[in-house]
Formats: sequence, structure tokens, C-alpha cells
Amino acid sequence: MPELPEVQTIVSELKKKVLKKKIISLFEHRMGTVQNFMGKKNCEFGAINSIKRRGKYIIFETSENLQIIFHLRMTGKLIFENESEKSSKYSRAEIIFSDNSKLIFDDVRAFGKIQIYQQNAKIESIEKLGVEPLTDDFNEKYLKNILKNKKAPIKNLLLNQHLVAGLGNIYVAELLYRAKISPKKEGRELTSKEIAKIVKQTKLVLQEAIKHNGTTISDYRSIYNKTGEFQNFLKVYQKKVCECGNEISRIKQAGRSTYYCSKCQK
DNA sequence: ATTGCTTCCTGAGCGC
DNA sequence: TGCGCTCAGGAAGCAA
Repeated sequence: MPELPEVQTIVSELKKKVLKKKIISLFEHRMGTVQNFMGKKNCEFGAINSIKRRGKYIIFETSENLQIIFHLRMTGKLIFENESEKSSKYSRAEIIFSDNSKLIFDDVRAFGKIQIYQQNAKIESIEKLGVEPLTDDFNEKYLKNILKNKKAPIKNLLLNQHLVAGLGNIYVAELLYRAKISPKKEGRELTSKEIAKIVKQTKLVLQEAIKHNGTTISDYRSIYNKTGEFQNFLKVYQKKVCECGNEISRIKQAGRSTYYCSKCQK
């Protein structure tokens, strides 16, 4: 399930591989994958002028003043292929470049989406995103302000993209483990010291994961169809035993599995 | 305003 | 072998 480090890895690779390439066509292989296509079946996209990440979104800006926005959700992949290579198994859409190379949007479960917008369009889902956790905007003061009065557990709050953009189930589990804070603790209960630890460990775990090209639990792949390596460094997510010897607890929060050590995390 | 449940979708894994 | 069930989970939409 691609979260910030996985999306960042994909964006870095895309910048090396498809930046400046001219888009010849965009094919939708499964209905509903490409939203806001606006009868653009034969539209000119032009060349890719810029590639960036915001939260878990990937954004292309093109020379024809269009934005192509990808969200991979759980099982989406962007796979770069040269002309001769064979198509991936669950191709939902495909971008063909003028040199005959292509970018396949592959997604087993078909939750992922591509959206097309004008350059200047106001895109609500992106405008509503919270701060980027790797920028200075994500700091103790910001987080403290967001958490005060919040009755929800810290786990759920950190998963909320409108508060902090880019964290998902794996990294929230890992950062709370590193900060030694129980995922069940209410936002309003956290002390300044604990909030500072969360900020610090969030940045550290994301930076380390980016360094290792993200985490592959099952589906995540880079644009070259390669797995990440950070799964080898996970301490708590899907683990049975903590380094302290205590059994890792598994509970449900907001409909999702939470892993934590009841001894180390208070 | 805030919180929580349901929905979308398909493959893997399990018990019988 | 195969059936039915549960689980994985990001984010929107709606209900309480």
C-alpha cells in the first residue's frame, strides 16, 4: 500500500524516466479509472513539464496546461515499459509517449484513480490535504494545535490526510512504536514532550524508508516493477514479538489493524 | 463539529 | 479440490 515514501520513490524515478516526454495518447482500459476525461479521448496533453508529489498524490503538469493526477490507493502501480516489453496483468490505463515507451497504470483492485484537470483548476481533494510531514510546517506547534480537544486516538488522527498528508497504516504504526506512544491515546491527552517525539520520529521513519525505496508488504512496486527494502527494517507492523520480548498486540482502530507493544508504548 | 461506519474491489489464506 | 468466509485498506460519503 503506497504511502509517502513509496509515492516519493515513484516520483523520483518518474522524474528520471518520463520528464519532458511527449504524451501521444492516454488509454483507459477499465471504465472509471480515468475521471474528468471530459471527452478528451483525442486531446493533446503535450509534454510532461513537471512531476511532483503532494501527500499520496502524483501530479504531472503538461505543456498543454493540463494536470494528470494519480492516486494509487492500495494496489496501484505505475510501471514504465519500453515498446517491446509485455503489458502488465491488471492494466487499467496506459500513457503512450512519442518514443513508443509507455507508462502503465496497473491496479489489481481498481481503487486507484487518474484525474485530468486544467492547470489552474481548484482540486478539492488536494487543497484539503494537511501539511507535508517532511517540511518545517510539520512541527510541534502545528501538531499540538491540531491534537488539542481531539478525542480520537492518535493512530486515527495521524491517518487523517486532512491533518497530515502522506502517512498510512504502516508508517503510523512504526512512528508510534519509535516514539513509544500507545496508538490508543487520545489526541488531547498527549503532552508537549510526546508530541515532539511524534514529530521527530515521523520525519526519521519517513526519511529512512525513502532511503530504502519504500516498503513492500505485498503489492508495492517501483516503476521498474521492483520491491522496496524497508520491510526489512519494520519493528512492529505485522510483527509477532517486540524487541523487548513482549508479544505485539493487534487491535482494530477505524476498521484497520493496529500493531503495537503494550509494554514499550504507553 | 466530530466521529464512525460503509462502500468500492480482488486475491490470498483458512477451515471444513 | 473447492466452497464460503474473512481480511487487506485509502478515502469519500453519509449517518449519528
